Amino acid sequence: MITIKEIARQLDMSTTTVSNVIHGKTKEVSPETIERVQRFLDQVEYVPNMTARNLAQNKSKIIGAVLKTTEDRYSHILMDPFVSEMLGGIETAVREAGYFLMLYISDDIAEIIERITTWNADGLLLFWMMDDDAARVHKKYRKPVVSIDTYMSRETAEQFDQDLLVNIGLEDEQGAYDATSYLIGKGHRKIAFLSDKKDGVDQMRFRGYRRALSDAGIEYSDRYYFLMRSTRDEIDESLDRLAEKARKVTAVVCTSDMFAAMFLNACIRHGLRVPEDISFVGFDDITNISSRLCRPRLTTVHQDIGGKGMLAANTLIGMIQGRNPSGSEIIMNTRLVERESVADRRQ
Amino acid sequence: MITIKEIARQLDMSTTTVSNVIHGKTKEVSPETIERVQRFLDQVEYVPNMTARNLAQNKSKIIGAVLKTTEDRYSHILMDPFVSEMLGGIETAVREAGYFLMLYISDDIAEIIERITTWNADGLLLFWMMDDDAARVHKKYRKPVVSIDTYMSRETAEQFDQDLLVNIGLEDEQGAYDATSYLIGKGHRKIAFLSDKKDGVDQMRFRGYRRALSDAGIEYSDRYYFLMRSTRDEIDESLDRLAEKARKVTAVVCTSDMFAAMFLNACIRHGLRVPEDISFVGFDDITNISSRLCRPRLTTVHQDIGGKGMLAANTLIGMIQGRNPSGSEIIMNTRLVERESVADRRQ
DNA sequence: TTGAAAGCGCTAACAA
DNA sequence: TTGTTAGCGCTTTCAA
Repeated sequence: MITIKEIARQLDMSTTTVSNVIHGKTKEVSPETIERVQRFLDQVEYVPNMTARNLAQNKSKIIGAVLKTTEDRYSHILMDPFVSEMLGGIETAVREAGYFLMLYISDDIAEIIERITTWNADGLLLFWMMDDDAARVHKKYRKPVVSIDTYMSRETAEQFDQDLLVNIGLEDEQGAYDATSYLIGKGHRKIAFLSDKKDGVDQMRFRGYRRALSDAGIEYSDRYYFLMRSTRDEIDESLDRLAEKARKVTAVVCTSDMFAAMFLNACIRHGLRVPEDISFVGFDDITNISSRLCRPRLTTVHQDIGGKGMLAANTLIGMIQGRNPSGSEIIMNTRLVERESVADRRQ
Repeated sequence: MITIKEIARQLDMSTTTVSNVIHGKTKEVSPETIERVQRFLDQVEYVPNMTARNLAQNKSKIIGAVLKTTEDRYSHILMDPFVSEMLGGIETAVREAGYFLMLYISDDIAEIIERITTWNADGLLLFWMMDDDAARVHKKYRKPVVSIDTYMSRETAEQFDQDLLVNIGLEDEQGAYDATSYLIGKGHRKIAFLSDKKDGVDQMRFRGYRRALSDAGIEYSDRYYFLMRSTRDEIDESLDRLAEKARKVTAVVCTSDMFAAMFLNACIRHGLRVPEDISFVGFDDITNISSRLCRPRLTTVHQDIGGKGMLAANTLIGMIQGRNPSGSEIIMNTRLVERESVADRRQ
């Protein structure tokens, strides 16, 4: 790989001049010189050495995607279709902006922080992070951060320097409210709620579900909380166990399309008909699942996952480049899309 | 972030000494000094600056995962569940070995090469790459490369320096042969082959399918090649169109679980019963799809995707660290797993 | 056993 | 308009 120094030597000029035309700082360079350098650059197909450039400029061009996992995840987090779609959007945006994506995945926040700092990442994308982890990151890392689907406490959020943190979220509560109300409108009264966690996003969706129930004067019972176990060893058994409980209910709102489609299958295997005996509403609208892998097609709460990823990345890059974020939070919409997994129970 | 220089100053010693104990080159350092430095290092939670270290050592600790896409892909390549699972395995292995994963995704091989060289990646993982692209990479990049599921021509492969290239593959031909033979054994005679491409892996699988047919004395007709269009705009329409042709056939072997499950649904929507009217065999055995999202559960050709990814990464890292690869090719096994999507047609 | 100093490739302040 | 040079943080050779 040819260096600037070598180019300068061959062209018999200084490295400064070469460097200047590389960076388009050509106000003070004569046209002929520009031309000469440019031609040579093209000819030798010069590619800058990122490492050297970064060291000199104390930056890295790296955007870190931080995924803190739990030890007992049912499979690698990259296999979660929601994560895949989000990362797809992020990767596209990051690449198009001339940055590079580095994944920081671990169940150990200290390890993640070490990897972030050792690379001097220019900015961070934090996925649904818990308060204490966010605080630990912030303690060591004072650069732009965009959190995604994160419900941070006011106290933690306030620790962050103003306009160094923005959160991109979803109207989770409202989305679940709409889904549940939709079911109620179709005549359902015994409606279960399925999730595999009880915090963050799931908690907010649960709230929306509860509110819809309560607004319709329907009493909630803990028996309607279908908490599934999603680790590799337990998922199938858990789905089967819940499928038995499903007979007590006419509908279930699920916190993901993936779980909805899996649970739907488990129910059918247990002799229930969908949607005649039991209706399903999913969440996220992962098209491949909700409309191509699930049968019947899944009625679900749509969100623009890829768009959210791109927005998060672009917002972060804007902050890195010194543009002030337009606010500390962006909440994206949901929209219920009706397909075939809900029965009308009104006579 | 504290630097070695600053540490040396505070401890009143040279940077060399500090650097030496950081790297465990302690043969020539007194125990007291080691102790003193170590304690200080822990206390200030020193994290090395990768950029500086890499510049000094002319390396990067970066493993590049190269995914050359085609412009008209139906969605971001990270959303392909096969890719997700593979990258999951790779990410784990790379991280555990103390390396960092960087994704080089683009439909433009020149752009990919530029990104690789600008970062001075220590090694490359090439996914199902075409001959000419592989050749172009090799022309600019002379470091360890592990290709995955790549059928490189002898000429191209020979251009690579010995023990700088190893391929990790699958017995694609045999896997498809087994799947097809299994169907034949169950009394099927009119068997279609479904894929969305005709090169590389798909080509080999097609060969296995053909060979099984021919070994059983069954004549092949081009009408049995179900070539689907998988771009976002065309996939559903294509699936529907093929579902009509499906009536002419009693079984179909598919080159992925994803397509199998989608096509299976399309067929059912078109009034066919599975497996009574039409049987399916998938490929890859993505558990979430084959056994949790697909109904009936999918009989499929199993391969250990995550294991393949880890093997590829570990092989590459071995090469980077100077260990000679044990061979230029590793072919992994397949195994047919019987589930519920194939009917027995023998009386 | 420890330290001085050059050098990795590039940028940028400053001088000419 | 162009060039000199210091310096980014770290490694490593060589000398002390």
